[in-house]
Amino acid sequence: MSNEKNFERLIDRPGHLIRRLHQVHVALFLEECGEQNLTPVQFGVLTVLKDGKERDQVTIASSIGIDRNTAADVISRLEKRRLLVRPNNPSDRRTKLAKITARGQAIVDTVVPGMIEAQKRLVAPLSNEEYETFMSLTLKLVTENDHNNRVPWRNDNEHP
Amino acid sequence: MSNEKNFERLIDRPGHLIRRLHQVHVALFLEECGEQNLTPVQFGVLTVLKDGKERDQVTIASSIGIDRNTAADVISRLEKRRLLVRPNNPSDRRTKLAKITARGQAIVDTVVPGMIEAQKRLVAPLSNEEYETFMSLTLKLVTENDHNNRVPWRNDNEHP
DNA sequence: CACTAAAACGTAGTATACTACTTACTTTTC
DNA sequence: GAAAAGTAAGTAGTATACTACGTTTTAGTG
Repeated sequence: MSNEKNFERLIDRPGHLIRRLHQVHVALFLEECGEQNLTPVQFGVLTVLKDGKERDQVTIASSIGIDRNTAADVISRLEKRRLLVRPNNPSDRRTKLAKITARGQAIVDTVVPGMIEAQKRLVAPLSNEEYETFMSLTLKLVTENDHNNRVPWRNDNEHP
Repeated sequence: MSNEKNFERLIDRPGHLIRRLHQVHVALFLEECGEQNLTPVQFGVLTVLKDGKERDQVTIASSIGIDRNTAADVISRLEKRRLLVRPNNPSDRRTKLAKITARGQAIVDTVVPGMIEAQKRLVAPLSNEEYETFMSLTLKLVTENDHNNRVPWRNDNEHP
């Protein structure tokens, strides 16, 4: 029947292809930006904070779509490297804020061109039309599957 | 210019969407198959070995596209759970083989329906036509970027 | 045949990405 | 205003996914 999808081989499985493509992107990002010793997720956190505003861990985590505990790890590493500071929040003492430093700002600016280059190389095999199609289908999958994710996207205050 | 891609926001970046989609798939797989305490990658290793043949770690790693060290970790965990055994290789004493056990065979059979369900749910938002397009574009990206990956696919003896 | 290069594995270290449990604090409800 | 419910962090533990380094064994070269 034409409706039956075939998941026999690994390359027939969307999950497998997506995992491999994710690996490719991480490899390209590190190749382009690895000199600054920044990973894609670390870059994501700094990008969220780039406007200089203070944010708590949950807000940061949901902005880039990682869970709270992962965010705590990443933020802790960035703090050690003095790319951000972690002031207390007097108006809600449960939370601990994060605020980018000048050093953090500087490293983001340095890395942006490499990040763009990594994205370009990742999708280089596609024509412009194919690229638009791919992005639109992938965005559809991500948004429609949002409820299946641990860190939903909805009500996203920001998407920097 | 129409040729310029826009990577301003996170949702405009293919790398970001792919990371999120990968998370969705892992979440769906664990939801469908988590009762057996099998992860997608563990399932991948067992699937490779399902025919009962012995394989060394490098062969297994390249079959599913993970690196050697990760494969060693995964195989070690599966050995602890007695889902595979690790005989020596008399004809090449550098290598250590892996061979699935009856227990391992059984768990693969149990998990297959859940794996299929996870794949189906992942791509459920797409029409059949969109699905074919998505798979074809993603496969193109993976294969054309193969050389950028730590574990190339080429000369793949098998793709179970 | 000795020497070198390459391959396979092991170990240690780091980063991402979760779960589960606990504590501190805030908000809601009665 | 006190108890209950909910939220934010912290800590510990596990799994994937790498790098880097060292060891053993095999394969290739002069």
